[in-house]
Amino acid sequence: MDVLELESFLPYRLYRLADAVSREFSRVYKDRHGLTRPEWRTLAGLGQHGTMTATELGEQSAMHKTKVSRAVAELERCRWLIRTPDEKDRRVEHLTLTKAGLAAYREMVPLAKAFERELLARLSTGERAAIVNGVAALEAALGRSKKEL
Amino acid sequence: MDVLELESFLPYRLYRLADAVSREFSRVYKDRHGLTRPEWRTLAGLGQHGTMTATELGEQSAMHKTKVSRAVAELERCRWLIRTPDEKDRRVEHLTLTKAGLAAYREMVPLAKAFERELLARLSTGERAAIVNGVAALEAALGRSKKEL
DNA sequence: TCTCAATGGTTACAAATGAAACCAATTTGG
DNA sequence: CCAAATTGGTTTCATTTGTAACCATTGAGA
Repeated sequence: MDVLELESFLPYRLYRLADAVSREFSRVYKDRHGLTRPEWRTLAGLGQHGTMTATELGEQSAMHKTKVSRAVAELERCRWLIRTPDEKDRRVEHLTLTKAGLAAYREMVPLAKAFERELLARLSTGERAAIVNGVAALEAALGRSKKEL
Repeated sequence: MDVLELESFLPYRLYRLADAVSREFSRVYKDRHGLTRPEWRTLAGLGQHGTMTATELGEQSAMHKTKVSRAVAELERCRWLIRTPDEKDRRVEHLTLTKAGLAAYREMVPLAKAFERELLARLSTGERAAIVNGVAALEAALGRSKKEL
């Protein structure tokens, strides 16, 4: 009989791995500042780029627009970002971190980098290359097939 | 200023990749039979092992016990599995697929395998090895650090 | 110019999820 | 032998999520 071994099935392994890593990493932003993942990504996007619109945020961090909308609303509520309406197109809002938001971002960046570094430190040089290149290759493959639509 | 490039940040990349793959794959079980991911994993576990308890299912497929509980309840409702109480320990129930459940499983296994095959077919030989070995290495690393607790 | 489609973003609603409390049965240790 | 801790599994409740509908604004074509 034809059987599927779940433990070796790539989609499952990938998901479980990402979930475990993400769960561990969430301590950096959740325990420390009570952020959700969408909120953390929003913070990260704005910290990295300075000013972005909600749509750009969604594209950069692969979030559904409702997630972005809610994350932005929450960060605005706790005064970590402000919105400024676009002059030309009144549908658009430009989002920028406040001092407080930027401070939080600056505090988290080293923690994030340390997390990644320590994660990769558990691997050999070859294994590090494998995971990084493997992920890049799959990303590229998915990107390609998306364009074919 | 210290900046984090989200696009290169491994936890983010991993999560986004797994999410994309999982979303695509979900068509196999969602569109076809209206299953949720926990239901699919339950089906896959039972199809693979014949008979399992809810706890075993949770361990094998990395699901929280409430997910298992609900998935099992749903599969039972649509008569894809049956529970048989354990003789020695009356807390335990042994779960087994019915004919209908097994039929659905048999139908999905080739589709799942085809999905994985086609996904990997978009990569070169070296890239395939990289992703598989890289994932295995990270899994092992996480497994190790879990034991150290 | 006027209509209709598209776009930026929010909201309403239903479904999925996680944490914690819970129940029942079992094991442990005194 | 019995109280307390543990275990298998379910349920409740609050939170998160996705889908789809929605509002306002802009763009494109007749």
